Amino acid sequence: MSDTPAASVMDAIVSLCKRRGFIYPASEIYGGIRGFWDYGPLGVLLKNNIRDDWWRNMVECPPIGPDGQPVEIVGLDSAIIQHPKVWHASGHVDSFNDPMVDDRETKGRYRADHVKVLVPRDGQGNSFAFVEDREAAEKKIKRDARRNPTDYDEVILTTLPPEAYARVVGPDTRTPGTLTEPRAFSLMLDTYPGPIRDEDNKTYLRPETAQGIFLQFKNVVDTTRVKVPFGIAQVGKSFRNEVTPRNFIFRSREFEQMELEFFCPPDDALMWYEFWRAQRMAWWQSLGIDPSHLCYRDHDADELAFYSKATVDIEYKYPFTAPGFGELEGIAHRGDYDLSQHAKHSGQKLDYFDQDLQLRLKEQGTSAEEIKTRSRYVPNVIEPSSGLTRGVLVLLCEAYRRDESRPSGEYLAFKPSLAPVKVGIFPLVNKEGMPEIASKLYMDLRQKYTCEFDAKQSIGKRYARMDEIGTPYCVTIDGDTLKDQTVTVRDRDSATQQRINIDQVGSYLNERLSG
RNA sequence: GCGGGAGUAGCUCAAUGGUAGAGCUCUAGCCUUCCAAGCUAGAUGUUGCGGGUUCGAGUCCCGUCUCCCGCUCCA
Repeated sequence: MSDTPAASVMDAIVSLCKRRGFIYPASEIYGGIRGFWDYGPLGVLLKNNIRDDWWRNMVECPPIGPDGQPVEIVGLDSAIIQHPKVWHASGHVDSFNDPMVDDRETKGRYRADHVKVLVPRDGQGNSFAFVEDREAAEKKIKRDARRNPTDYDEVILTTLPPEAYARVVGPDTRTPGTLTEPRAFSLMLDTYPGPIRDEDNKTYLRPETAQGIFLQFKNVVDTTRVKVPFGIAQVGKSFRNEVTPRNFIFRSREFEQMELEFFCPPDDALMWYEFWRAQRMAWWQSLGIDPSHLCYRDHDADELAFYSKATVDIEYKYPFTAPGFGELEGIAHRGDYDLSQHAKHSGQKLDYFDQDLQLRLKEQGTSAEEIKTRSRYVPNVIEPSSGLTRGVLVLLCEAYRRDESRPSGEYLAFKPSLAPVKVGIFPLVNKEGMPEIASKLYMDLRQKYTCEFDAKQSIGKRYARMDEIGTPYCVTIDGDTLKDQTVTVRDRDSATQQRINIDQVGSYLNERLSG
C-alpha cells in the first residue's frame, strides 16, 4: 500500500466501492441509515466467494485433524429469530443490557454497575463516586468535604435512588449532580413476532449465529451419524445495536458471520483449541492476505468471559487501525458453558455418551465405575467465529493498490480465485469478425467463470475498468486471431500480455483460478 | 450518547446573498490493431432533509438525518 494517510486510503476504498458497485450505503435515497450497508453486484460476488471458500474448507473439505484423519463437520442454517428464553440462557439479555451513566460536565461515560460511591453515613453532604481509584475519591472527601473517609460507606451507584444523584460527585469532576441516571443500552435488536405487538411476544434478532447451533446440537447428534469430536458450521446474518457503528462496514448493526462450534471431549478441548487457532490463521493467509498484516491477540485473564478458558483474536491491520490491528475472528474455548446453560434452562439433556471413549477406557483396564462417569459428559466447545463482512473489508483493504503509472490510477489485486469477475473478454476492434469470435469465447467461458464481455470504447479503457474491479485476466481477440487462432491474455498485476492459442484459454484459466 | 469537522451530478470538487458549474466516469455514434487516445452528441441536481430570515438562500439562522475524526461502547 502507498504512504497515503490512512483516512485517505479508507476514503478512496469507500469511494471505489460505491463507484464500481461493491458496497452502497443502505437506504441511501432516504438519507441512509446508520450502521447498515448494501452489497452491490460486485460486492455480493466477492462476499459469496469468501463464504463459499470458508464453507468448502469447513464443511465439504475440512482440515486434517491431529490424528491424521479429516475432522468431521456438518452444516446448519438456523433461524435468525429463536425463542426469547434462548437469549436469557445464553446470557445475552443480561450482558447485552449494560446500564450506562454519562457525566454531563466531563462527557465521560461509565458502566453504572462499575461505578462505586462513597456515601456519608449520617446522610449529610455530598457523595463521591469512583470507578477504580478509591484514593482519588477519598482525597476529595478530605479536601472538598473536609471530612474523614471512614465516615463513608461504599455502595454501587445503581443501588442509589434517583433523587440521590444530585448530591453525587462524578469520578472525574468535583461538581455534584453531573451524572445522568443510568440508561439501559440494549445491544440486541428487539422484535415482536405475530400480528399483535405484545410484550409477551418479545424476542430478539440473533446477535450471533452460534446459539442456533447449540439449540440443534441434540438433533444433529440424534439424526446424523456424527460422533464427538465433530463440528457444526453456519453462515448467516447477525444483528447488534452497536453504540457507534463506525469505519465503513467494520462495525455495523447488521453483519454476517461464519461460525463453527466444534464439540469435543473435555479432556481434549485444549488440544482442539490450539488446532483451530492455527487452522484459522492458515485459512486467512490462504486468501492471499499478507501474513505481516495478520496477528494473534490472546485475551488477558481479566478480559475473558467468565466461562472461557482461553480466547484469541485473529486481527488485521486495517487502514483505520494501523499501525495497530483490529478484530477479524475470535477463537474461544467456551468450555461446556453453552450446552450446560441450555440444558439447565430447557430441562433437556444435552450431554453425550462417548462409546469410543468407553471402549478405550475398557481396553486400558479402567474401573467400571470410572468408565461410567467419564464416558458420559457435556461436550466442550471450541468456537472459531469470524466476520464474513469483515472478511470482505479485509480483502478490499488488502487488494487496494495505487499506481499512478496505470491508466486507472488504482486497482484491486484480489487473489484470482476470489475476484468477483474472473475474466474480461474483448474484441480489440469492434469489427472485422473479432466481436463474433470474442462473443463465442464469452459464451463458452461464462459456463465456468464469472465473465464480462466488452466491446465498447478503447482497449485501454476496458483494461482500466477491469483493473478497478480486480479482474485478474483479460482475453483480447485481435487481427492475428483471425489468421492463427491466437489471443492475448493480459495479467492484471503485471499488466503484461501473453499470446496463447484460443483453445488453450480454458486450461490457462483453470490452472490459475482453481484455489 | 458527547465534542469537533463535513454533506453540491455516479466520483472528485467549484460557485461575493443574485441564471447551479467543471473535470473524470457513464451512454450512443464515428474513429481506433493493445493500456482511461481523438471527435460528435447525450444523460445525471428539489445543492442530505425540513423549517426560518430575505425581493431573492448552495451561501445566513434553527432543527433533523447521514458520514468522517476523537471520546464512550464493542459479553
